[in-house]
Amino acid sequence: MATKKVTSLEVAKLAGVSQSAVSRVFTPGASASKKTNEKVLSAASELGYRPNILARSLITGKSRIIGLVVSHLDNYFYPEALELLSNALQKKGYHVLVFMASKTSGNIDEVLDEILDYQVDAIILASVAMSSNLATRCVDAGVPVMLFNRTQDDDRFSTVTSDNFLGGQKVAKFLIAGGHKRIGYIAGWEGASTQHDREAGFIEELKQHGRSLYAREVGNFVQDDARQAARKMFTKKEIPDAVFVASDDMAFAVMDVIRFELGLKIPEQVSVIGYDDVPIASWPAYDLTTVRQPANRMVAETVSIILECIENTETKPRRIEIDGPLILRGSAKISDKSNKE
Amino acid sequence: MATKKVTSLEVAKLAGVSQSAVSRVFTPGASASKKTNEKVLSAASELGYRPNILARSLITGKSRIIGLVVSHLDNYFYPEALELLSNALQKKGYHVLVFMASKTSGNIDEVLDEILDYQVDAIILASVAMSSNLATRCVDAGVPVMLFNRTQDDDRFSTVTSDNFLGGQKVAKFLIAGGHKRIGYIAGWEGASTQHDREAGFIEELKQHGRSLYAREVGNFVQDDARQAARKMFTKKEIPDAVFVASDDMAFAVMDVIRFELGLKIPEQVSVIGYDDVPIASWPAYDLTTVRQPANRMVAETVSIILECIENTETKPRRIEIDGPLILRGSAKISDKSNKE
DNA sequence: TAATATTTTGCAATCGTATGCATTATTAAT
DNA sequence: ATTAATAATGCATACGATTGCAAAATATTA
Repeated sequence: MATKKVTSLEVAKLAGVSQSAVSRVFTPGASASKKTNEKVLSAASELGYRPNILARSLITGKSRIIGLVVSHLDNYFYPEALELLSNALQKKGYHVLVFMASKTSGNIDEVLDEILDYQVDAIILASVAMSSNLATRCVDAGVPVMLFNRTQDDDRFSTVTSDNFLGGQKVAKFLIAGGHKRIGYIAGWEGASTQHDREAGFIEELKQHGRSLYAREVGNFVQDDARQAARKMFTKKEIPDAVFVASDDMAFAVMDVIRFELGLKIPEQVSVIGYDDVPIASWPAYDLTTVRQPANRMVAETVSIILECIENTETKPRRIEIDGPLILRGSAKISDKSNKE
Repeated sequence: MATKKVTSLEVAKLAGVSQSAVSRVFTPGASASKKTNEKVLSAASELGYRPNILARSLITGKSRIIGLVVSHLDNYFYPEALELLSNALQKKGYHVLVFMASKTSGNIDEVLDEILDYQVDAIILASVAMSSNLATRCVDAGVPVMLFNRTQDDDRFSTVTSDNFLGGQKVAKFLIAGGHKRIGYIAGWEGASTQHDREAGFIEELKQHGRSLYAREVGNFVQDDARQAARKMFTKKEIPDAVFVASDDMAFAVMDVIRFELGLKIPEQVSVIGYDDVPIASWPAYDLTTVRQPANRMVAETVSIILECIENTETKPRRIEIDGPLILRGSAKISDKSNKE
């Protein structure tokens, strides 16, 4: 009934050794004889002893906690990433402390203070940016920061993204090959590097073929805004025959408007392409052609970099861009051989 | 460059007071004069001092960390719940440490040890069960445990669910009123209380009307299994004209099979009803009639109970069931007045 | 077997903060 | 102005572990 916290001292008494001996048995890499090992372990399991991570952290300066800041769990790319991330870190003996960044106020200042209070070993910002001021605070505190699925003009932290520029190019190439004449783009939030790079690659490739955007709206990576954008874009006299939407999440909303509000056929009248390849994209109701963000590889890189930074504080920040394939499905017309542009 | 950890002692020196004074300024409810307060706060902000939560926890025995065990982040009900939960706890000064329970092995034993190592103030199990043995360990350790969206035959922990039995009843009532003759059910994982209660309510209400299940398959709360179940159920000679699927997530998969593989019309030939009311259910491509699980109220209850348990260790476990409405959309035929059964 | 090298072990200090207790400064009451 | 009550402060200890250091135990070598 009463709260029992078993301490190393109690184990030591029962095992007939010193408290340090107990500690050493539970500290990988410390020296302890076979005999003590046995005595301590049996005493520990008898009492149900497990070392107190918090007390350990106080000494070692390592909490084995990674702070993760997320804002858009409603975009299905992030739960997936969170799951992978948490699993991968768990395997390495770390755990994820979650902080929600309020979507409205982009400032994560308060949240960041809270994170640092927990003495986290590192911070991962998932699709969240950080003021230069805050970055300095983290660097001063010796806490490595990683950006996941976002870059920023600050070379003090590592970033992992998909190759957004290349992804944009692939989409443009594919749409042009499909014989589309009037190509539109629905942008994400314009403060996001992912949005910026996807669009830049897209436009660049169009330009290479002597083409340019026929229409452009902004959806802010938010479904409601995307719906509005689609309504604007597709109620003009001459509507686009293809649209690249900066995220799958928005693309679903756009498809819904196109099909169910406006009664247009996809892909016969309009081709739609998304970005992310979240699971829903493969559901037959959407069957969305999209650029895959390889979440597993992105997470693997993130974990490997972050552990390296923790182990070796002198590690230089890195910027990783992972190539992802264009996944061909039914929401966009496929290149017709006779039709070469 | 070097890792600087500013301690209360340094602040004390700069402010010209004792270390205890600094501590008191940062401890709500402790006494400190106006003068010291000012001196300390200004010194603290000059040095960028913030109290070390871990050190504090060591003394107070409270870590302000809540351990959350999740397994199904791919079911979109959980990211939503996680977001709400994290936000609500954040407001109260707590944070969520995430542990993924491997979906394959139902045993969360190892995970639980890790949780306890972090000296969490409480544990929330989201749709995860716990062996009686483990429960005892938690009780012994004085850590309150809550089940979210699951109940269990163990009165040592509180549970919060929607009223699954009533929900099942509502669905049956509605389908019967809609004039359906052959009613099927696709079950979730049979070890889950939610599955069990939904089905029990459903069957009970059918019985009240002198009816029984026309067909039944098991989907295990997994989309692939649900697809298989749907294929079996709807390739018989005489197929059901209505099916209740134990979760939205499975319902989407079932709808896809019904419409795109088998070419049947929803709701003309088959009515489909789900459970959860995740955001996708309202997307026009699915437009799913479903029972809403009021995530916000469920989370609010969870947080309030858990905080109460932390404050007052004598708090008795409670079992909350929250009623959720049946949300009428287009995937199921609506009662036709002329047609009374 | 004796001398040396190596491994184990316990002691004691430490991490950064909270808090009971005794003391002093402040305020209120007479 | 004097005394009594209250508030503020500092001292010292505790929380539960890790770890450098020196002593003791064990293993190695000649």
